[in-house]
Amino acid sequence: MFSKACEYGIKATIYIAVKSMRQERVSLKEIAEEVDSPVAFTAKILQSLAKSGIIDSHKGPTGGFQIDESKIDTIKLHDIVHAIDGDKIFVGCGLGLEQCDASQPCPVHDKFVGIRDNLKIMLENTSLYELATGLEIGLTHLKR
Amino acid sequence: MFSKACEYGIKATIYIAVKSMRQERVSLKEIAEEVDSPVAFTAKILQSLAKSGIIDSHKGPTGGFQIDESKIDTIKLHDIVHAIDGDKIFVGCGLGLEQCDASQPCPVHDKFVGIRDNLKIMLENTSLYELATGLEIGLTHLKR
DNA sequence: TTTATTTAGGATAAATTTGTCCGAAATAAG
DNA sequence: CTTATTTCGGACAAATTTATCCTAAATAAA
Repeated sequence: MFSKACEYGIKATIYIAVKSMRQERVSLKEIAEEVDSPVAFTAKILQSLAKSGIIDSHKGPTGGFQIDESKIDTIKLHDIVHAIDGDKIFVGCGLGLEQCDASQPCPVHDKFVGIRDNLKIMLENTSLYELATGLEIGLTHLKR
Repeated sequence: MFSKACEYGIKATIYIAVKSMRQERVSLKEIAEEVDSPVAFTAKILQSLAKSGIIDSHKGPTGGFQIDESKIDTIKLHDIVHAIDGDKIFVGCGLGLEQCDASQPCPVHDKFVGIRDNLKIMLENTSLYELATGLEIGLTHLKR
């Protein structure tokens, strides 16, 4: 469903959010460890999340990644996925047709649109805040 | 959502079904043309659909592909997707964790499972028959 | 100012998916 | 039996995704 890049990106963002709620910055190294993702690849993903303004990055000693606390409950899963994978999972025909819409649908159009709308709604309604608190209170986990 | 292989496989199967309802066999060449898919790649996919028993293949002149008419409304979208992509889209954690279930969930577990169940139900309830008739009566299309 | 630390970013490599090519096997028809 | 047609299946190639490596740039602290 999600690309590996997205999986890592989501996990990393949630971890950064938890730390940010404690006013702490985290390094790439720590993130990759805690999230069980390849360091260098994670670096690329964090880079694009930083460019999208979802996370803040800072170089040098005491540097690392952090999320503006005020943003944590504004940021939705949708924003993270969109920053990493673009809109390709939200757009386009289920069977790859160039022209496919309600007036000229492919055989699975309606059913496919239904599922995808569900997904989109879910992503738009899931806040980073709820994901981060779930992790912090030990309800969910990011490894294994 | 679906792999390219799945997209081509679904389109091809629907096309074969329409022809089969008219007691006609179709060649790989015709299928690839009508479905707008790469011939050789489509051949591979039809091969695996044939091995799974979803379509019937026959070599030689007058050969080609056909679907047992009695099966057309038994075959579900789920069977086609499963024959081509296996169960990878139905199984596994949304964030790639090895151990992730209701008792030890990842942060997106519940939401992800919800969406995936929807998808699974849709695939299990969509028959090849309805997809093929939709195409035959001109309600849907397979190209462009 | 020097040094150590950390992210940025380009080049490259490995793995997977997508796609092509071609000879072999089956088979229908002359 | 021979020939033409069609799928089968293996090898190979291209494209994309995943992942690594290394140097540069920023920056905090000694």
